[in-house]
Amino acid sequence: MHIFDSVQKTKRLFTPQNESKVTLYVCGPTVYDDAHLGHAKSALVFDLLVRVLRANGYAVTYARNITDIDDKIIKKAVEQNKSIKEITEFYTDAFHKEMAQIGVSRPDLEPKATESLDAMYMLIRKLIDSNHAYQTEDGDIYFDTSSDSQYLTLSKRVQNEDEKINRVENSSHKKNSADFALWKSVKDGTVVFDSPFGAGRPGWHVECSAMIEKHLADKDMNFAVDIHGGGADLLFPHHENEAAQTRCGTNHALANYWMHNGFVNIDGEKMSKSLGNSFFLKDALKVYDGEVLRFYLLSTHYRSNFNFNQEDLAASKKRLDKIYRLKKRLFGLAEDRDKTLFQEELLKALSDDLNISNALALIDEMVTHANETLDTAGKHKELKAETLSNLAYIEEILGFGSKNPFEYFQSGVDDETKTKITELILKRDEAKKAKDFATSDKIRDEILSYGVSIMDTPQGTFWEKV
RNA sequence: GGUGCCAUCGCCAAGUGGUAAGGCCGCAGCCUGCAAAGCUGCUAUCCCCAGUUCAAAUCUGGGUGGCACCUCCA
Repeated sequence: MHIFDSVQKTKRLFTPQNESKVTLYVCGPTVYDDAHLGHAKSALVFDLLVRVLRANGYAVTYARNITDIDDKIIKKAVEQNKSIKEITEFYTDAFHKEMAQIGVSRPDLEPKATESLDAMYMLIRKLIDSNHAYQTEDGDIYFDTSSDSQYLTLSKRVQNEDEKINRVENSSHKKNSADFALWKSVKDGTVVFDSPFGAGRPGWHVECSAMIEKHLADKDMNFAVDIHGGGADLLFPHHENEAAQTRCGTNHALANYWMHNGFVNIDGEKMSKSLGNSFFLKDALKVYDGEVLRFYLLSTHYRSNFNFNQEDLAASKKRLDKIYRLKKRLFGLAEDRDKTLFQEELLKALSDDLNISNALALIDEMVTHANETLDTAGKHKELKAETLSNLAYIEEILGFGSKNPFEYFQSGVDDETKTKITELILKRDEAKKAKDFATSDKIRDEILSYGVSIMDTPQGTFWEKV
């Protein structure tokens, strides 16, 4: 397996620290609002990574945190006159439900910031004791970036002199402009935790370092985790700061491999909270099938920026439809359990830094070949069993094709309409039998008016929602 | 301003030195009562210029054009 390391900026052979065991940590959502397409993309990318790692025989422990302590959460709670817990539980629950709809499996561990405060206190204490952090007179605790000779080596940023001056003016209590808060003392009485350093709340960056140390890290290893992932925007400052804290506060570096997924743009525009053009997953799910969204969002390489638009989504749907039509063609038959050459090639493609384009090309070719053979006369018992095994493998490793193929094509159609369509198809079949094509075509037009298309096959007439 | 990334058919998108995968759209055909679905065939020399090399979409230099991060963000 090869992984592009976004810190070393090169594709590296993946070798876990601990033989066949792999630890993966991904920065999860801050639960103060609905998940947008970017959250979906990130969750999908790492869901795929875990599936591919497991298919390669690794025992993976995958952790994705829930940030449930944050100023924006508190702001929302105050605005809506609700408790913090009500807000975070509502959005955490929504996040889980929406992720399930796009086929994202739950991580093995889902640590919450509120459940990891002890680990944060411990890490902050270590950083203070080792002179990597200091407390100001108003109670804030900052990480002293000048104490870490390796600071900025992760993002390879060069500090700008003008920026330095501006920031120091804004926050005169900091020793260095780049110093970031580990602990914010809070005086407004809203939400505070009683820490050994006084009342306040933890800084964002310290949450992840502490959670990794508490829930995932192997203390004896050179790296806390094998792989650390997240959105491309997190490289700086979030991951830079996380790495600094872990490096200075523990006996190991944070991660051996870093993976950052590209962004989702909407019709060429960046989607961001400040621009207010977020496309929420829940809204997309009202219009599009979850699995189509999964296929579409995964259809472009994870590191590329992704431009969401309806035309490309429609093309993805057609591509996924072909998988389901083949599945429909073989419905109810028994599969073969032997691993096929196709499966080996598919895994090989995905093991090359998740080369999804090559993987999809292999799938298209497999589907076409299977259809071609099935079109010709003969029973092809072996091919059918093998193809079903291939489809099952695609489902396992990519999460495509998990539904009943008939339901997939008819989702969103109510029972009353379904009954009506079935009746019309029967009527049309009778007209066809009697060679009354004028009537049968008229009935077909009526069926089409329900927004479905029909197809005559040797097994009978089937219909699909358009 | 600093740092970094990218530029391949109408659209999406692989390919990082050996002579351009795949999908969508389009055209022609097979199949079909006609369709739909499925299948077959056809459709690019890789932003521009210069260089390195027996050989470059792939490497180097210079342009041009996009984009990202530097501020909460996946």
